[in-house]
Amino acid sequence: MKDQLSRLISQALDSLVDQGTLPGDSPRNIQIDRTRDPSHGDLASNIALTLAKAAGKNPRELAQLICAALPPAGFLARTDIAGPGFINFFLSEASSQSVIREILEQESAYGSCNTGQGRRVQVEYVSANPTGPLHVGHGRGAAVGDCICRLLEATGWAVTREFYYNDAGQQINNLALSVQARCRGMQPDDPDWPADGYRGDYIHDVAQAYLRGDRVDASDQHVAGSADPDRLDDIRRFAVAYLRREQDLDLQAFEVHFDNYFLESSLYEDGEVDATVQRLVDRGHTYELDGALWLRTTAFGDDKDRVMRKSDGGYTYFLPDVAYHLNKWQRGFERVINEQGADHHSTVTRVRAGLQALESGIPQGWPEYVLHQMVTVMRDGEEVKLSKRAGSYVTLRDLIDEVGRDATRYFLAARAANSQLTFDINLATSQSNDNPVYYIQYAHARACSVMRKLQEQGWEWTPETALQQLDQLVEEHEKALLRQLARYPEVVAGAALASEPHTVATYLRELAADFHTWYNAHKMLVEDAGLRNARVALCEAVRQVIANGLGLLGVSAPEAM
RNA sequence: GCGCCUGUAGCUCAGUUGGAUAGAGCAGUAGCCUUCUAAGCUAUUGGUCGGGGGUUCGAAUCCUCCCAGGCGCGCCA
Repeated sequence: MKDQLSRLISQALDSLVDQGTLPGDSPRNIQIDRTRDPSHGDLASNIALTLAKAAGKNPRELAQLICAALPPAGFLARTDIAGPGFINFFLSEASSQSVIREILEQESAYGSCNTGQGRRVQVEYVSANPTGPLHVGHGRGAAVGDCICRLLEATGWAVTREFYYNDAGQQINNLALSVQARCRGMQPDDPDWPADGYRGDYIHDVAQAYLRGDRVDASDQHVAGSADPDRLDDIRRFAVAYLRREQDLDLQAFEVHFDNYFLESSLYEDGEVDATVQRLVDRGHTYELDGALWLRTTAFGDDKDRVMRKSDGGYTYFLPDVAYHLNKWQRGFERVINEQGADHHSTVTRVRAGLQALESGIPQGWPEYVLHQMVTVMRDGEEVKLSKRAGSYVTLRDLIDEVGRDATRYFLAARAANSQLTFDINLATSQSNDNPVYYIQYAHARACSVMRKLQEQGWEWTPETALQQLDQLVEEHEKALLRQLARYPEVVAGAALASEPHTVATYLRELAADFHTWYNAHKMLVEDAGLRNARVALCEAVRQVIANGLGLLGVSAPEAM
């Protein structure tokens, strides 16, 4: 619709140029917005305001000329000039109503598009190290990352979901030592407890399972405990697999799935870390200082140079990060999006600088980053910090158990990633009008209920017939719904483009509100068959769009509540 | 001290990438169920958009300087 209108305006401008009213070289950025106020029509353009100066006319006068030059179009009922010089476009009723046909025909595909054209994008998210259960922050990353993937798929991208974790570093060593200490019956408060050991109760569970010789099947590995407390390497392997499986269960409960788990250790085993170092040295961007090998990242926008190889010969974490992203590039992903906690934002410049230093043709802004801010969990007006399981933070599983999957996902994805989030457990668990998740789901359930009632009454209803009777939809509430429904594809496209899933949540709230208002104001299952058919069609269209939108958020759309 | 992010109603947050009179939910107040699900609806109270300058037809949005909060600033990850 916007495209069609844009072409019309463009033609009008062409004829004004021919008449000499407009200079031919004037910039032409035709912007068309949905209006906020129905009295301003359906669509509006500020084109007369932006071109007024070039035309040497006042904006309202220019707007008049543009309107006069517009070719006739069936989908427009009329145009209007308002305010300082906006042109307001009123769609014909038939045009507004045609969105219902689109929705009923396209069903779950309504709102999707093919801007990605099957190009490959990789999204890396969660990427928690296997040293404990997933906490709320990981949950936010999981929710946001997963929604971004769904949005990309809906806009025609071929998405690979990847989880990266460190299975070999010092943290993992501390984990192994902690489990070993538990195997030997030690407690975190004992004097001999490992200095940087993990203190949570779950370490005890890992130790017990290891001593029993349990077999662990995680998504990407299978390990059996050897039950011998002296074999630290066995303990390490077992603990990693055990906690990976725990995280798998957390993610399963959250309905978040990955295509690929990438192990940091594989970068060493396959020689990719060494190869990366060598390449950076060959490119001449490194130097030795104080026995360490440095990369001159300041040449690529960093505020200080970074150590790659420490004076003790070991690599810093920075290097595998670069090697990993080179690996992603070599796998042929045109786009890579990393969803991370904002506490890691300092790696953004560093990784990009490292990739530029490779001189491998990687674009400057590659990869993209979506950073989410901290989550604070509140209950009864107080901050919740302790978890029974982990002892130090609120786990994702705690939250899902208490709040439920749908509400947890909704609350973690419904806010802009870039702002700090307060997760109110009382609000998320309230089964009342306070809770936006239920509010949206309830709209869907109500719509389903109408369809059930329709059948119970024995009334015939087919889309083919109903679509011929849409001119019955004349109420203001119905027009508002039609406007809202027509907006959905733009919401999806915008959310995907900006990697901002929360805008979908905001939209659904508004759509549900319009639906509830209509539901209360007008009865759908009326005696008049034509009116009834048309209203049921609208009801079904709303139901479909809510289902589609909730699908993008990974929230279920219940048929009854 | 430096860098990134944030600051919008009492609270939690939107604000369509510079547009028209800044919105929603909760909380508060007053109403609506013999009628398709009241997990709903209607009405109403509440704002110097942190503050000062600037850019222009037009600023919550862009620039600059302050103020406040969060997160980073290691030869840790």
